[in-house]
Amino acid sequence: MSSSTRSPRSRAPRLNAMDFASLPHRFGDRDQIGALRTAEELLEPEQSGERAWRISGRVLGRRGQGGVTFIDLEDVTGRVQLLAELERMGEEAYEVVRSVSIGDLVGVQGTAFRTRRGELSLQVAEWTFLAPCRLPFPDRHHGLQDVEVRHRQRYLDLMTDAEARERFIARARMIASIRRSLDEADFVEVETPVLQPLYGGAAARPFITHHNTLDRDLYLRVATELYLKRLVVGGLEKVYELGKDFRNEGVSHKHNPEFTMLEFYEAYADCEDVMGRTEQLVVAAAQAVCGTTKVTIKGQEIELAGPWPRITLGAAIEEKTGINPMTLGRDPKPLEDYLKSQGIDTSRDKTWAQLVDHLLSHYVEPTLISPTFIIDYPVELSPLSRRKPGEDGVVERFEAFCGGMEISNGFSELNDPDDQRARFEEQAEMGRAGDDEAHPVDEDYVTALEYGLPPTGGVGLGIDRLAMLLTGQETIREVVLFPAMRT
RNA sequence: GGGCCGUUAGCUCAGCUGGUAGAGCAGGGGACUCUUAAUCCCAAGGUCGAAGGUUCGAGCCCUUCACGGCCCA
Repeated sequence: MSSSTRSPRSRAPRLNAMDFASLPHRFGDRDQIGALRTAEELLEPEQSGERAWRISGRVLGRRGQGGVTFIDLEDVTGRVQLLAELERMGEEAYEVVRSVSIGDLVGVQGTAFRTRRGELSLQVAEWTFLAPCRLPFPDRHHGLQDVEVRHRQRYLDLMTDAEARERFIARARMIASIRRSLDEADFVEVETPVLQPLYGGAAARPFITHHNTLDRDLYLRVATELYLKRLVVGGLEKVYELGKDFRNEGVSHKHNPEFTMLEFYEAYADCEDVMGRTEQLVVAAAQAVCGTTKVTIKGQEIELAGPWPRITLGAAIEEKTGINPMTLGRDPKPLEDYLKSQGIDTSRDKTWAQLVDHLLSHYVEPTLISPTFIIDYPVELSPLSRRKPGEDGVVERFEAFCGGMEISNGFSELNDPDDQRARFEEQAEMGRAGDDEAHPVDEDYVTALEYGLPPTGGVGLGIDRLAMLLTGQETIREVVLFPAMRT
């Protein structure tokens, strides 16, 4: 990385001599700049407001004109110009204000005033220096262009780019909306272990860590699924968890090794029910963040309001490749031949299921820009899903795709302990065949099923990816505050 | 993991065919009583990502490495 802030050149002597202990510890009774702007909007040029305002924030601009100095002050709600006048303040106070540096944090009291040129301003009556900015500030006009610095020193990005701030505030509103939707539907929010003796609930490689006192390795969870369903067995009936999962895999525009996932489980419901609830959650979140259900992704305006079209996995792959893997038995040969004929490396696809997954992610996923449910997955790809009656080898499962990404995955939960044990064994076999994302056997989970899991529907929803959709971003790093970087 | 591109002042960027480093902004000093990227004057600011190599001479050419970006897997 560039040695951006490593060798600060000294700034004004006043800053080097500054005694932090003498600076105020608080600046109370603050007004928000946004509120000031709204309340004083109707002021005419050269007219003063009635009330005193008390605002604070960061200095982002300064224009001097002899006996008048203009300063741009910004807080999280907005920006306003400060007007300091030698004639009104006296020389001593005026010089203090005039010596402020870009980046400094200050508190100001005064009345609103609209300048001759029509700019709403705060006429400075009292000035409190709160904290210095000791390092040179990023370029005011171009902003911070270096993507690496924006991510490693996100505070600089947030300081200089109001859009970046708004994006993360939008993400927070989205998450609040999701919680509100589930809470209003009588779901219980729970917290399950991040450190797990055995990982499960998703096809993924885990991070491994070590507990010193217990002297044993533990896994960081790849999903919350198996714990949440244990809670449904316990009678909590409708549960959800919103938190970080960890997958020891590559980093890309849609993958961060730690990411935020929502999972919810609803007893006495099935795949159909949770598909509907997924649509509703997304629509409510879009309304909360954007005020509309139309968003623009990759230059296309898309409609998020349901019902989302549904297409079976076999038909979706057939539409793009001419091959329907679900009608060819479980023969990997035609799938492998097709991929190879297209010049695609299949050396890491050890099993029929991996080949199907490869076809889906390569030919289907990138084309699904508007929200779409892919349904009717093969049982080999779905070790925790309930079988679909009347269709051999197929389960009641969906994945929702949008913006060319998987955003959600849900199903009718498998509650037959014997079948579950057999699926785990089959996964173990696939693991031995070279699938390093295969599930490990979780006997304790099977035991929970032996006590009786009601018919249940459940869903995982990728929060970062939904945030990408609702904020119009094409990389996950722009919706994660501190994305994974090489150190 | 592979391919391509990038890394020069605190920030944003120039830098020709190889001849020893430039601007704007920020920061420092000064002028200026309604500015909006204010303007004007002065001074200061560099291990050119790192290490090797070629050369009389390397920011520039070659090799390796680090970090980042984009694409592919």
